[in-house]
Amino acid sequence: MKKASNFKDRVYAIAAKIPKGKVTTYGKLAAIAGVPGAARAVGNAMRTNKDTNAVPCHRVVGSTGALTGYAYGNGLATKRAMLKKEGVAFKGERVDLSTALWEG
DNA sequence: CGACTGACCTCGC
DNA sequence: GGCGAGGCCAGTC
Repeated sequence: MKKASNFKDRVYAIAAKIPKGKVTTYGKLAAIAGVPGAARAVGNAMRTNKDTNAVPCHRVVGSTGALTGYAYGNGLATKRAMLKKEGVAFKGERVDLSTALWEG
């Protein structure tokens, strides 16, 4: 392990810490990882992620709570289904950050 | 090492 | 709140 840069490893660790029924944004995740503004890098780390079981990348959404992408299952459809199943509040096609936002 | 890509964010209208 | 353009960061080829 420890092959990936500290940043990526950090992102995975944080993503794995997200409690069930909660979600966070790429920007927040990047900030918590120690690199505010690296939201795109976070998305990259998630996309390259292969351990969905250990890294619930589906718990990471956009700043507005909109599901941006998912590399597994049926994409956003699966992502949304998983979040709903975990008890995340939804606003139509977007997550209700007012109640399901995890700030760490 | 150089350039392109990507699951974003912020600013302005 | 939605649409369009610019910019930042890390990873991969």
